[in-house]
Amino acid sequence: MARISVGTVDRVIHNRSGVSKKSRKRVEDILKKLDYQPNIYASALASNKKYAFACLLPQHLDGEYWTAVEAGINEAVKTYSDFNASVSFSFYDPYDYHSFLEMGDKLLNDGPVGIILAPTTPEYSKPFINRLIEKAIPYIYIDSLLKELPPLAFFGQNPGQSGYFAARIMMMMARENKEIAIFRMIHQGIVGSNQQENRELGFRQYMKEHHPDCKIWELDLHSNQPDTNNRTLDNFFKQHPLLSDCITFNSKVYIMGKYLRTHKMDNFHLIGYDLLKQNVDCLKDGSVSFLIAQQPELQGYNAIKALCDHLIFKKEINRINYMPIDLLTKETIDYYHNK
Amino acid sequence: MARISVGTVDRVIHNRSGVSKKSRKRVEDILKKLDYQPNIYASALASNKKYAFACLLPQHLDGEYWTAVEAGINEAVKTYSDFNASVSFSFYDPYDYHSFLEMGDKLLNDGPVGIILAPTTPEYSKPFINRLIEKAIPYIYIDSLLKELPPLAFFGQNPGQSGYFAARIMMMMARENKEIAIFRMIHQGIVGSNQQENRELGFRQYMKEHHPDCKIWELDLHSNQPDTNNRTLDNFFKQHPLLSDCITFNSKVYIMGKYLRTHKMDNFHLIGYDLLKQNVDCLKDGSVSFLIAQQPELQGYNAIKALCDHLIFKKEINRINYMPIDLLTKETIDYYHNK
DNA sequence: CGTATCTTTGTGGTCGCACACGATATTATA
DNA sequence: TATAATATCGTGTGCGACCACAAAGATACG
Repeated sequence: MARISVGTVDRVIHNRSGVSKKSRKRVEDILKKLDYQPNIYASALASNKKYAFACLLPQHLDGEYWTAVEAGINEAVKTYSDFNASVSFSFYDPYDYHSFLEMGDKLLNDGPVGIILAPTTPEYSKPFINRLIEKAIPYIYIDSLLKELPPLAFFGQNPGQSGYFAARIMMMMARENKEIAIFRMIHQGIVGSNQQENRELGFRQYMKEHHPDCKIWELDLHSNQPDTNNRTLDNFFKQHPLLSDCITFNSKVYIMGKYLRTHKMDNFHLIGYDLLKQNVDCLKDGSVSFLIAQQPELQGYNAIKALCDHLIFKKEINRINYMPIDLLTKETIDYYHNK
Repeated sequence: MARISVGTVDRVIHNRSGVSKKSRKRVEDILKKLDYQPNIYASALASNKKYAFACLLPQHLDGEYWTAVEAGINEAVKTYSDFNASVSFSFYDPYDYHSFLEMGDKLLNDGPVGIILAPTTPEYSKPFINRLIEKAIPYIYIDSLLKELPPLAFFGQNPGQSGYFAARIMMMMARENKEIAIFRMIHQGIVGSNQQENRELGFRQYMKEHHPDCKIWELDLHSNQPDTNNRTLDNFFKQHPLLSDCITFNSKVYIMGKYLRTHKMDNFHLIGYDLLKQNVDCLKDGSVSFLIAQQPELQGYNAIKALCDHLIFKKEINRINYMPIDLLTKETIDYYHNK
């Protein structure tokens, strides 16, 4: 239509040099008139590039929260495998800040073209992120967002808002009760996750606004000391016989659920986070009333998708993507999709 | 590897005739050993077939429930446009059973290769479905499922379960109250949707199991008579001054919400279905406490996806796909995705 | 005007696959 | 054994894009 060869059209489409102004204009006009959309599949076929991504997550046992994120990432890589997308995983110790840097450094040796990471604290993330910026490697945050080091995209829940919401649901159940409790999970004195703390902040915000006179007890449990925990809990409940509503902001509510079950504390209301298999079991047997979910599989999936959209399909992508705050119960859990 | 040309390999892959048993076996073995996965994009590129789908939905005004389904379908067609997928819509009058058949007939003239429909009653759907079976055109149900006329796939919520769940949430709010109310929306004496009735059945099931002594009032409103409705409501609330918890199983809870707002009935709890803009407004201003959603966009999207998976990519697809039962509140609505 | 240099354009091979058509091998029949 | 019929196989072209390289046109300079 523009009376020139496909080569020239190609140069215009890819904004390459070596085209006269006249020809360029002519081609651009026609492109616009036709609303030309390149066939991304043919394009990927022809360009035949490799896209090796890297992913840096906290170490975890099978079945814990991060397993779901991994699954979503693998799923996405599979769907994009025809575009030559691949991913390699590295894991850092969330309770040892140096580990993050070390694994980050190592991962760069493979020359990845895009990175997905669950960042640790801003101070310790910064040197690594700076190297990525230097090398112009796009990176995506999962789970928690460092606003001061803006990524290509972020996928995760708004922790404050989810805590705020959790408080409302809790108080619907608590009715006239004037005391509730928060259980924390710590490891060698370190919380190890920003999310937990921010959820609690949102929770307390709601309580201050709507139930300022409700007493909020707190109890710290230790992630790897079941026996101590049991004794701690025995003591705690002896001291608070009227308590019947508790929440925990980490993903291990099943520890509490099992305790309630073995002690036959049936009229207890428990709210927790994330759909670990053991949590879901508690939900189904009634020891946990509500679980709040955040679609970790989708977070992982969307992270890969965002990298592909950016690098392969040259699409605009949203920077901040808060995941839905999903409330699950015994009645709805069977219909919930993970992706 | 099998010492034969690509032509023969091609014949094996597509299960076409004209290959000796020996060669076929050899190729199949190698294919399996390599875990060969065809590049579906290259495949679609080369085959260059057209896929025209048709979609048959109830008539509706802009902004009503079905608009969202349409949006999801259009979105999906766009993502599959490089595979030459397209769709055309037809609409039937849900209060006139003959309309369904008539529009169904008309739509077949274009020779669609796949159909998406929101079925009406089994009796009236059957003749149309039979024609589809005759012509071997795959069809997908959206919203409601006719088990006796099994489709290629179904996408929709389990209405009974969602009603059952709604009852639990309602009674969490109702606390010690001993009476609640159900509002129905009818049109010329016809309910026009199976979903509404089945949700109510599930709701009553829960009430029977958990609150057998709770009184359930009922009130029928008419979809196109606002003045009559207002008078009906005035009367109703005069007769039931203690009532403070209501539910409606159709998507027009905003009618109730607006009534409550204009009458300053603040301590009222209202539960409704679907995220129409007006419903969401009520949720945000507090006149509606909870909305139950079912991701209509995703239903539409997945319907197209299922047809493409089946016809283009020859993938196995799930027949029965219940959508999640999502509970939304003022606190979580802003984080909810529609697709 | 001839040559060198730079700008602009065209050509042809490629990606992984589908498919039509023609070629060769094998078997059946006279 | 020659020929026909059938079974099996190979080749070439095209899908829509990418891109390296070569060719042609334009401009500058001596």
